[in-house]
Amino acid sequence: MRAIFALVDCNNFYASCERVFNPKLEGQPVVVLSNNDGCIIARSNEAKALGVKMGAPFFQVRDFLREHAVHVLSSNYALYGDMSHRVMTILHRLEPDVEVYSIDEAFIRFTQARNQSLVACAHSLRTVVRRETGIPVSIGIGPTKTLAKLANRLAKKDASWDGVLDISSHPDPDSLMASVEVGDVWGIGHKSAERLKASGISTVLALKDVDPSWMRRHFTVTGFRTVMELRGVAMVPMEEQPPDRKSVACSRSFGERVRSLAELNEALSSHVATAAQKLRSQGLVASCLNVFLMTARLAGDNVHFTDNRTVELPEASSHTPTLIHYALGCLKGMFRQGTDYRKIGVVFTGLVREALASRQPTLFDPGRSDRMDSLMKTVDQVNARWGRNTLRFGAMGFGGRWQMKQGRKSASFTTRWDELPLVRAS
DNA sequence: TCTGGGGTCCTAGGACCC
DNA sequence: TCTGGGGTCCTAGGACCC
Repeated sequence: MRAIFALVDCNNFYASCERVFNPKLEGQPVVVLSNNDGCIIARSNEAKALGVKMGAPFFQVRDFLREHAVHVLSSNYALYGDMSHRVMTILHRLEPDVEVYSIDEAFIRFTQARNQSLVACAHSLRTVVRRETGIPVSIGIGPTKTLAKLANRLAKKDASWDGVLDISSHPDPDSLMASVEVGDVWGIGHKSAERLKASGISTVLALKDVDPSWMRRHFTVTGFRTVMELRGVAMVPMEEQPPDRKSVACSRSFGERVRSLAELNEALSSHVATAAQKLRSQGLVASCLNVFLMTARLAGDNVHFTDNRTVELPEASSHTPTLIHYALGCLKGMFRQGTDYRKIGVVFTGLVREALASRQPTLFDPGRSDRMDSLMKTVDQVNARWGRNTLRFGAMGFGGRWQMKQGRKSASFTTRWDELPLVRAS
């Protein structure tokens, strides 16, 4: 049997997560804001129907949202991450070949013969996920990942499919492709869509029928792959064991403008601590560290000035105090008095598996790195049990103007004991 | 006043080498 | 005034994804 791909995609994921713990939001327009309550990053169907645009700056649509009684929430990534994990666990339980593609999407490869149709299998997956998590999903099926993505999009848009569409069993796939804009294909972004349209290619069907070598010439190998995938030739394989990350980063815009080195130090230390924890959770150590700094928009100018410094560490590490030390060194070299800053961040690169990293015992204190390891392990365990930042490093401070604005956040229902939802029987 | 954050891949161009 | 061919490595920037 030829491999068939399915894409399972959670509907309006962030809005759906909020609804699971706040059923009053059911049937209501809901939007979720980016960090710092900056712009809109998720919308319920009702909000989409009102014409609320993805990525719209919140301050521009605030009045409109109020007039239409739209529920506005700050993002709650602890909740979404945990709900995502629950959904993915179910998929892994029910299917052998699963690739978690993003926080709300997974590819499944159907290879074995089944006594049910694939569409029937997909419907039962959908039912189980809904019953056990409360999250609605749509499933698209096709001979390539790109076609599965397309099928998913169609399944979501047209309620008559009841959440599942197998594009290869459709009597007229060309008519489906003709109904979708070229920019809606996986891999064709804003810029490429514009250029394709300028060449008279405006639908998915037209893109499928483009000469692949022309595509290769004008849109590089990625464009070529997309055309082949639309023709049913699989060029993007499953990745069930995701390769190790090549970089790990943490950055945030400030809640308010920041001018003092002391505050920058605190913010940067916090971001380093977050990113270092991410390194440890994946068993990685970094050999290189980059700090970047972004100024506020200059008056009458639309560009942000950014500066960055990179330092190579003498020894690859995931030890928070060590990494904070080097990061603060980079910052000190960049800081300019009298400048309004808006964002700071850290990027770790040159990542290697901790087990493979060569450890040079320090001549005068050979047990030092072992002690650092067990300290970090303890910190991680305490924070996992009692909540983020229960144990923290002095350099991180206790929050100031640099902390982001999140005025409308729901509780961490599933990840903090003190925020568990209460159920009262009467 | 107010527009997120974290990733990956690809290409062009420069430096360098033989 | 002329000025090869081929290779590697690195970086910056662009484009894309969610």
